[in-house]
Amino acid sequence: MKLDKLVGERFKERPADCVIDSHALMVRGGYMKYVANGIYSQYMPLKRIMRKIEQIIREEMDAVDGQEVLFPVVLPGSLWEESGRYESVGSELLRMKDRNGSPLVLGMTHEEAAVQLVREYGGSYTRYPFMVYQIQTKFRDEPRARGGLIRVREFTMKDAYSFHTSQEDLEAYYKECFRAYERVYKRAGLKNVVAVASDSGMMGGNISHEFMFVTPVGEDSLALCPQCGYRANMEAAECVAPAPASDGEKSRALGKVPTPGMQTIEEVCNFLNLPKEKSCKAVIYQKDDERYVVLFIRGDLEINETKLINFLKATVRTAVITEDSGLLAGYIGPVNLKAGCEVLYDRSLQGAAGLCCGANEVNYHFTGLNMERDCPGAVFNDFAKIREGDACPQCGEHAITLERGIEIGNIFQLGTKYTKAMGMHYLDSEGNQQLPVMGCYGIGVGRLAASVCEESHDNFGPIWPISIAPWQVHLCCLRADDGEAKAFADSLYKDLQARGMEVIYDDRLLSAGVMFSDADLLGVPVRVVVSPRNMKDGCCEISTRDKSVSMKAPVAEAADEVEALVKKLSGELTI
RNA sequence: CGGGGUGUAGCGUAGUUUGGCUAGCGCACCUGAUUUGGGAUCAGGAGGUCGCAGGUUCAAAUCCUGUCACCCCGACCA
Repeated sequence: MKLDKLVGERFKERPADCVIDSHALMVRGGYMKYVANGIYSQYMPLKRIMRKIEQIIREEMDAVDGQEVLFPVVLPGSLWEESGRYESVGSELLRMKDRNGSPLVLGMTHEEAAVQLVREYGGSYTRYPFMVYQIQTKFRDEPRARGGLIRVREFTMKDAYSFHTSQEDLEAYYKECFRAYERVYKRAGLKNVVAVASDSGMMGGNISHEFMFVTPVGEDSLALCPQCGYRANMEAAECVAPAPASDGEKSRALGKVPTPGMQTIEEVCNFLNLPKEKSCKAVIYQKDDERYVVLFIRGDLEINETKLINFLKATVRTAVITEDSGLLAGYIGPVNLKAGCEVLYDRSLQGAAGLCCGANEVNYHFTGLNMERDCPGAVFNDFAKIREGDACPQCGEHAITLERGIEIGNIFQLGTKYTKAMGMHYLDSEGNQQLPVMGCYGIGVGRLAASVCEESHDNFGPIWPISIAPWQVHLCCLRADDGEAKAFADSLYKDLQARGMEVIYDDRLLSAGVMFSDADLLGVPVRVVVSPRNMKDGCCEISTRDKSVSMKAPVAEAADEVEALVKKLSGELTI
């Protein structure tokens, strides 16, 4: 490829709307162009990067016996009605109608399509297990796109669906996919990846993992234990909040104290001279049908709303407390709570005593609350948000650290949710009808590309790993009006290509600064500079984008040296 | 959907408070000359319904009303 024919412009100034580096560099470098909120076109360099990532994924999916298929982008609404998701999924599923008024949806995930594809084929146990996957455009009408390719509405995704005759078989295959994912990230040159236990969200199912690229610009919070290796999305992280109560606290009587005008935990605890850990806080939510849910939790902890929603199996929002609700905002406590609403207790209160809490009476709180004694029959569940420094839920010893991460892949054990809903069965060896169990496995291709850029760049541009770089070699000919230099550069270009290397060739008659800046923005790992100055010494310069290699090679050996360097860099990313 | 902010040429911006604009500047683009190892210099040139629609006014980028889009924080997110 000749650079002077490459469509797309590179420019010096950082676009004002770009907040994260990878976004800014990929716009500045002529990789992509904004079309609409969360929708981008890709220029050739990005398209090539995408294609290489896709190929790595394809090879690794094939290696675990995946079969590449292709599902439609536009699916009939009726298929989504079969699984129940036509109604259950929110407005991120883009719904539309065709000319006959029939409902259609734009595919945002393809469990339904996968079941539909293999429903008949999978009628006999002899055909299991199998996995189908596709690499294709998805559309999700995200409420808020951000960060360039990090969070978009239209994106390329690899999604895979496996079918099994037993949970054990699924679990064994799940582990294989886990390892395949690790290989994909390693080959793509992304280093800082961790797999975390995750919340399964709308996909349903039980066990799932998210592969997270750890970066300060990530949008998810991760809870990591530096000692035992516990890793979880904060949404799913169990919170261990021991609340040991001394005998003295347990024997203290429940007493009502006046707390005029004090409605917050801070005010009440300050007034009573108690630490926030010695308070019982009420947090009020409302379900879609307006019914109230009162959740009691230790005063120093926050609610993890994902846990709450999973527990209730219903969405909730922060409540608007009306006068006729029977709830007295600021004075709500577990004792003498009259309102007929659902009451939940966080595990942090289990066995606690000597607490203060609202007295369900304006301007009064209780002290000496003993959960066991005063709230008989309370059931405790985990609703609290894990905090930096909390004890690890797994080893119980070491302090949890919180990091930010970008989800670049996930794997789910789906179970029979879709096969059951959509009536997919097989006959086992004894002729009994059974439900296949499913797994699904996704990787966002563009997000992975952006993550690599985010991890590997400098002030001048991306530093692409050779496995996914748009080209392997960037050949610059300075002073292309010099006959000798131009002739050698031309011949080297042909020679490198003939040896099977991917070369971008810049022979524009421009100042060196412009050429080097463009080369930096394209981030090609191996750079060759041919110039009259070097030609005088009979050599050319060979260097790497990350500056780890910088050498001069005699013109006669240039092609050999470049080839060796390309092989060496490629070898470092081969498994 | 809530809070905050911004819309001026492909990109980055000045001007908006206090109406006087025929809208200025840098990069990029075109022509010519001189240059050529880290985003050159000089000269000339093209490119704008100042987000959109109403309104006020002799006069609107500027004031008013409405609307749309985008960005940030939050909510949401296989």
